[in-house]
Order: sequence, then C-alpha cells, then structure tokens
Amino acid sequence: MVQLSDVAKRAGVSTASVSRVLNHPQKVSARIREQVTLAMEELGYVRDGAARALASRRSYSIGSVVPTIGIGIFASGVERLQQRLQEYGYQLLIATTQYDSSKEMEAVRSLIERGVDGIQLVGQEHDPQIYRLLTARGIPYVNAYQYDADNEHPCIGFNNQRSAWALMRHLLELGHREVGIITSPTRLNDRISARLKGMLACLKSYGIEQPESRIVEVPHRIADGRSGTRALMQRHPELTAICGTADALAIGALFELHAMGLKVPRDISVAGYDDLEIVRHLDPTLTTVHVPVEQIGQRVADYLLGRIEGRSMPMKTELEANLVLRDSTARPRATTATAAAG
Amino acid sequence: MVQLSDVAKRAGVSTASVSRVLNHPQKVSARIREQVTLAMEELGYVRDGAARALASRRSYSIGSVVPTIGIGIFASGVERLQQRLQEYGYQLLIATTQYDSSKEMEAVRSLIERGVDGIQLVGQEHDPQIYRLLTARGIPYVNAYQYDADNEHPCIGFNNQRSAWALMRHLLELGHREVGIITSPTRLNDRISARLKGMLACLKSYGIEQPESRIVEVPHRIADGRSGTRALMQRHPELTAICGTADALAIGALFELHAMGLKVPRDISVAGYDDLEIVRHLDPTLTTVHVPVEQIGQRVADYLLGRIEGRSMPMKTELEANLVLRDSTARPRATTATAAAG
DNA sequence: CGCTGATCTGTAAGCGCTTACAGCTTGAGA
DNA sequence: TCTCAAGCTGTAAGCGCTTACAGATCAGCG
Repeated sequence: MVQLSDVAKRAGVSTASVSRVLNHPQKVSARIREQVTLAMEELGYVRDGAARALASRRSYSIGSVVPTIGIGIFASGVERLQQRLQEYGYQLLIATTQYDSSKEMEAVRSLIERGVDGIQLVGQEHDPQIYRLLTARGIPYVNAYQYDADNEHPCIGFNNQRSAWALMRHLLELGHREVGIITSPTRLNDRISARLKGMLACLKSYGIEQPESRIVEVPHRIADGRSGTRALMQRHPELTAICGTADALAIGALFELHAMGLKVPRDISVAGYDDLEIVRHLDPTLTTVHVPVEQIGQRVADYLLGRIEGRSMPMKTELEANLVLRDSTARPRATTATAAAG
Repeated sequence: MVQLSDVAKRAGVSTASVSRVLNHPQKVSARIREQVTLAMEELGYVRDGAARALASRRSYSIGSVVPTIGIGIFASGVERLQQRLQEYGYQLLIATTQYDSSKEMEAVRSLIERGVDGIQLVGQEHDPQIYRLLTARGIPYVNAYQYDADNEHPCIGFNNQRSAWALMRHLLELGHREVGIITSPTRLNDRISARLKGMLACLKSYGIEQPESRIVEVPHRIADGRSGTRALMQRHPELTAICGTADALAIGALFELHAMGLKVPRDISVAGYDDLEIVRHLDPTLTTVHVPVEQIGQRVADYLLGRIEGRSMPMKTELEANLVLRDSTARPRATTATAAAG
C-alpha cells in the first residue's frame, strides 16, 4: 500500500513536508505543495487514519449514541449531525441502545475505544460511570433532545415538560376534562417521562387528578398506539380526548378511533408529540408539538466541534418545541364548560 | 491516560500478556488472565483503538454509504446492520450522499481513510474510481438493496425491476389501462430506475405504450407525492390508477386524492413500493411491495464480516420483495375488460 | 558585507498497541 | 534422570503518521 513516505520520495521531499501539505498547507511553499499534491495523485495515496490518529491524538470522528434510528425522530437528527460533521471532515460513528440502558455504557466504551473526539448522548439520565469515563478522558459530550436548566451536564434540546404542559393545556382550554394518555415506556427515558410529567402537572393545575387507569403505557409503534387506544376507550368510554407522548402513538389512536367509527375531532380529540413528516397530511391533520430535530443535529455538531478545537461553548442551549395546532383537536362534543380552573 | 503498559506493570506481567488476554484469552494461563483483568478494572483501562488498528491492521469498524437515513427505508436497514455489527464488536461508520453521486466518492474515501474493514454501498452503479479504490486496497464491499444477476459486483438485495413489474401487473390484471406513475428522481438512482423500468416493461407487455405525460418525476417526500398526483390528475382525469415508485409518493397520492374528493379504491386505485410501517394502517391500507430492509442489514453485516475474516462468501444474495395486496387497489370503476393481453 | 529574524524544510522521536520470535518451564516418555 | 515437545511468557520491532526541534535559506538593513 502506498504510504506517506512513498509520496515523499516521489515528490523529492521529506515526510514532514508531505504531512504538512496534508494538515497545514499554509506552512508550506507553493512549489512543494504542488509537487506533493501531484505525487499523491499519481500514486493514489490515501492517508492512514489509524496512524494519523495515533500520532495526532485525534481521530476526527465523533460518536452518537441514540436509542434507535429505525423509528421515530432520531434518524433526521442523526442525519443532520452527520452532514454537518462531514462538512468539517469528521466522520460519524453510530451506536444504538434500543432503549436498553445497559447497552449504553457498552456503546460509549466502544466509541471511546475507537478514539472518538466527542460524543452525543440522548437525554440526560445516564449511568454515572458514563459521565466519569467521559470526564476522566476529557472527551467533550453533550446531552441532546432534552433541555434542563438544573442539570449539571451540557445539553442541547428543548423543554419536554413545558411543551407537553402546553399541549395538555391546549386540550383543557378547549374544555376537555376526560383525557386519556398513551405513553411509550417511561422507564429509562427521561424525555418521555418529562412529557408525561408535564401533562400530569398541567392536569393537576386544572384541578384534575388523573387516575392511573386513564394512562396506558405501550411500546412506541403505531400498532401499539392502536391497541392502547382500544384499551383506553374500553375502560373509559367517557373520554373526550386522547393525548400521546409521541406521534406514532397518536397516529395509532387516529386510526383506531376511525376504525371504531368515531370521528376526530367531532367525537374525540387527539394530540401527539414530535411532528413527524406525515402527521400534517393525515385526515384530520394532527395537533402536535414540533420538535426541532435538524436544528439539534446541527447544534450538536457545532458544539462538539467547538469543544474539540478548544473554543469555549455555552453549556446549555435551549431550542423551541412549539405547539402546532391542527385539525385533530376541537372543543368536546356537548360541553358547557369553557375552562374550569386556571 | 492509563495505557496497556500500566496494566502490565500493575499486573506484574509483560505488555504482550495483557494484549493477549485482550485478543486471545485462550492463549494465556488462567492466573495471568485474572491478574490482568483485575488490573484493568482497577485502573479503568480502555484500549486505544488507533494504536490497535495501526498495529493489527484492522479497525474493527465498517462503513455504510447510504443516500439518506432521514426519510425512507434506509434507517431500519442501517439500524439492523449496526446492531449486528455491535454483536461482533464492530462499529458502524455512517456517510450519506443525499443522492448526490459526487459525494459518494468523497464518502468512500473518507471511510477508507478511517480504515474501515469493509463497506456497504447502496445500489450497483458507482463511479468506477470507487470500485478501483476498494479493489486496490482489498477492502470487502457489497452493493445493497438491489439484486442483479448480471452485475459483476457482490450484492445483497432484491430484484427491483421484477417486483415493480409484479406490482404493475396486479393493476393491469384488475383491469386498469390508464395508469399514472409517480416516481422519485431516477437519475443516479438505479433502484428507482429499475422499478420504473419494470413498470413500463410490464405495461408494454400488455400492449400499452405509456406516454411521458402519464409519468411525473418529483422529489421523494409525501408533499411531492401530493403535488405529483395533482399534476397527473389535471393532465389525465381519465386515470383509474396511480402507481408510485416509493411509498412516500403513494401516501401523498392517497391524501391528495382524498382531498380531491375521490374515493380510493372505488374511484381510483393507488399502489406504492417499500411497505413503510404506516401504510398498513392507512385508510385504505396501501397495496405495496414489501422490502426486506432488516434482512438486508443483517445479511450485509454477515457478508462483510465473513469476507473480513477470510471466509468465502456467496457473491450474490437475492432476497424476496413480495407484493402485498391491501385495500387501495381494486377493479376500475366501470369496466368490462378483465384483462386485455397476457 | 555581515547580521538578524522570518520563513521554510528535514531529522527523528515517538503515539500505544500487536505479534514474531526466542526463551523458559513443565510433564511425559525413554 | 534425561530429552523433547508443548505450552506460556517476555522482548522488542515495528505499524504509518505527526510534530518538536534544529538547521538551512534568504531578504532587509545598518
């Protein structure tokens, strides 16, 4: 395999010069730069990243640990992150946990072994071991998709709790009092927990003590949203609204209610969270919370790159996750109430 | 940073022994294995992948170059690939091209620089430079998502053309003769081209010369499916069926036709290709071709890992992409024809 | 014309690991 | 008891790059 010294020989210069034209072209005279560039092309030289990483103590790659990219919102965020990194000559290493926290430690370790210069995590609750490892090795990291002012770790995201509160308030302001909640598993998922917490807190502030039986926890696929909805409606036919902690579940609710012969929003309202591409096209279009995934991906890249280059970066970046009102929510069918408490 | 020699010192053994317990534990006595394992834990040792890669000439990572993971079918395939690799201690490096072929060469190069031990590409049409580079460096690679017996490169996928043919035949057998086609850009996308080719060939075999005006090419988002459908119906109100080369477009068609007050499949049939999770839930459920993405992801991992370990692997693996009949297709409204040609 | 400093180039010492090879120990068989 | 093979372990030579440092060159100036 052709290596740097071959290029040097061909160009009639030292290996140092070749390395310089690769890494600090401005430190090298135009003549040498040309000779070397030519030699590299003639020989089809591709530099060896392992050797470069070993010598420079930089891998020019960053790692991303996400629960999944197959379903939900992370794929777009990861994609934007990757694109941004690519612009700066960095590569993205992916690891998924499948929402299994024991896999997270393993994933982080594996990424560190690969020498990543920075790591993106999702959410803020992680094994202390993980934080310890990252800190001990001085690897920049950032918790994405969740903003929490009180947390001690850097984060880039939005306030899941607050926007979930806003979503629920929207339903309550419309006059709903009997609201069913479908949530994906909250265990080990601080974003979903925060959303649920926000919804419940909002209900409480309106004087509503949500009974356990009006909350169903299911996996996060459309089919689960359907079965959750069925269960909910069987137990509580009086419900006038269903609120999902994720769009996939709300989509399932929409479909299942339709199959049950109920008309949304006339008979019952539905709201989701994520603003997946499709929900603006559904009939009815879905009221939801827009999550700025691309923005997060890009900001994460910028943050990590900044930290790697030693720039000082803001510890916390809060992005907006705004309520998007569409057609799936309306006043409950025959209600006189406008809004009870405040 | 604690390194291998520190572990060796602590355990009272040579660096070679430490390396051995890491890489070939069976070559080492139980006593040393324990001492070393203990020392590693006490010191919190994490091995340096760059040094390992440089010394062993293996990076234990593989690269995947896909058009995009944000939309469409690739996310799940990539995820399955990643999971499988993880099981074997390999990491996945991701690069996306955004369907821009000039970025592909760049991506491959970047992955090679990172020392990936194998590469997955999508489709079979790639810059000859890419194949040359891969071959010259002896890096195993495989073309995924497209099976073509005549192509000289290893591939794991399905026959896009044949299943698209089957999809169109289904429509024609139902009696449709006026079929509109919505396709995503075919330039630089051999999978979509093959699908379109299959559809047109099928039409031709039924004696139908499809006019250009009954084919619209649009980007591959739902909204584009909608606008494409609108354009198609404006030009050709006589259409009795619309066939998309991807589900996103067919979904858009479904929504747009609904908005136009047409009932699917009573007034017009719609068929797609991909079998995205959601389409089995839509109303009507969508007739489509099921693409075995997870299977592809897994097979790609197995193939690449096999090649890396020097095992001989089948050059070509054909997977099934089967027609899934659902409710969006039916006989055209008022037709006497059953099926014209054969 | 020699000196100074700026600019460029080359030399060579690692970066932290793996592994070929050699040396040592041990047990079985003669 | 001696020999030999088998099984472990240690020594040390790289893997292909980057970069600190030193040396060379050259323009500008007194």
